[in-house]
Amino acid sequence: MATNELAEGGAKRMAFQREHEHVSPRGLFDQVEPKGSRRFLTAAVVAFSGRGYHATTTRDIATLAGSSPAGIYTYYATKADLLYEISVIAHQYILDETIAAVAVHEDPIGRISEVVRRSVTYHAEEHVLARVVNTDFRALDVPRLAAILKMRRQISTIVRDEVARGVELGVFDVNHIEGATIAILRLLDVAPWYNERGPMSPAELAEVYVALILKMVGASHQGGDRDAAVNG
Amino acid sequence: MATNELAEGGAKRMAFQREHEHVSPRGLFDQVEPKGSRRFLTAAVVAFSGRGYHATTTRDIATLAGSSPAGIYTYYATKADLLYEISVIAHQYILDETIAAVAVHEDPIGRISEVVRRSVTYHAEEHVLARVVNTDFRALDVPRLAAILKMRRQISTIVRDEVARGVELGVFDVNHIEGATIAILRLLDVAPWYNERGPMSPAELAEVYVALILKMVGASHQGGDRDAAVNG
DNA sequence: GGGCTGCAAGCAAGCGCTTAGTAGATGGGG
DNA sequence: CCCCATCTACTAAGCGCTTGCTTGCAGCCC
Repeated sequence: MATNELAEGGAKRMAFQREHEHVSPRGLFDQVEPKGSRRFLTAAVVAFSGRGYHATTTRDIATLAGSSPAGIYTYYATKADLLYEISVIAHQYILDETIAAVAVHEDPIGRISEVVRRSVTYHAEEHVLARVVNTDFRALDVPRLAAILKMRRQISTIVRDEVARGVELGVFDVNHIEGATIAILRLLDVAPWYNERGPMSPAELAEVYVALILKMVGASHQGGDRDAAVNG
Repeated sequence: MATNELAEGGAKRMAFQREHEHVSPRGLFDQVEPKGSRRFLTAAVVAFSGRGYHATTTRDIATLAGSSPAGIYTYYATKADLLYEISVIAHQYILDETIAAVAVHEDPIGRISEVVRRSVTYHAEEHVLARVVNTDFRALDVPRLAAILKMRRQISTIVRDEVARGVELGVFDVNHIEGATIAILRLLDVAPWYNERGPMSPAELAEVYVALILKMVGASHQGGDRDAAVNG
């Protein structure tokens, strides 16, 4: 069986490739060059997401990518390199999204709403990827972990600053800024439980979470329709 | 070095034992019999909590417990057995706590407050243990995973019923019961980030979270002891 | 002195990764 | 237009090591 599979390697590989080509609905890996490495990167995302970094073998990844166990090492020196490249791409993306979100509006309610909307939509749409980068980053070695933690701290800082700003402007009612910030950040990651076959689309879920978090920070949902408070 | 360590096994073991004797501040493993197995159970909690189930070797656990690699197998047939016993004990405890919490009060605000208070306090005090059972339970095989998931579903159901009850009685203001339930459940697990050397005690954190979640479900903070001016 | 408890030693399997080598595309010289 | 050197992408084979777990035996407490 193994011999047959490998004999028709070309067709097999394409079939595998097609399978996890759409791992990232937003195409976060589309720019990765060379194309060969993209194959292993998306295969690694699928494997890590399903069983976790440590439980995933390099052979699992190679099989998903439709190559022999050694194929990985044409593009990546270690299994950890795969995890690191995945982590950097995903964290850079959500950091950019968060930075962009706070630039859309001037008022605190609009800003925090936009941060929540974008982040929840991302975590739901990209839940396969997000499960990897929000769980397995602890497996990285110290210098690489530091680089990822730095990006995570930047996101935390943006959210904390927005909460503080809303409080200063008298728009939010929060007793404990740090507590509220951590609560918000924790809520944004819906990836661990989100199911794309469930009742809520990412966009619907995002609106539910915008409402919940606005109430949590004591910002009243102004007006009958949700866009009234957001459009500036 | 390794030789010396093993030569003075007795004293070393007691030192190790003392180290992770207080892994569980609430003494969740105090009733485990025989005592020998308790040693390995608490050692496994420390090891799993620090590096995760798959990254922890049986030798790590044995070393922490102050025994040879084979020592574990006097009490446990497999590494997974350790994880399973840990998971059952912890889940049974927090399930009992949650059942007890909703029995304290009659009014929805009092009930949900008590659930949040007990759960957050538990997750903060027992953050080493909670980190294991809320992350690594996915590593269990299907039948054991099913047993754990059943207990987790029971907790979810209690919280969902409390949210629904509060809405029915007109005390809570929630647009989406399922969304609010998942949000609450996610907030309760503070273990991944809680640091006992941080500024907040478990009890203080619990009160912050009670306030946040009450606002999230649209229940006003009744009583004037904290901050009567929640509704600005 | 019999039953636990625990250890030293080690096994089979599986791990991440390396090596030597090749099929197939590429492209410049004759 | 063909030949062949070159290069890239890939594989078969397997190395050295670690893993979870087993075995056979020894101390020790009742």
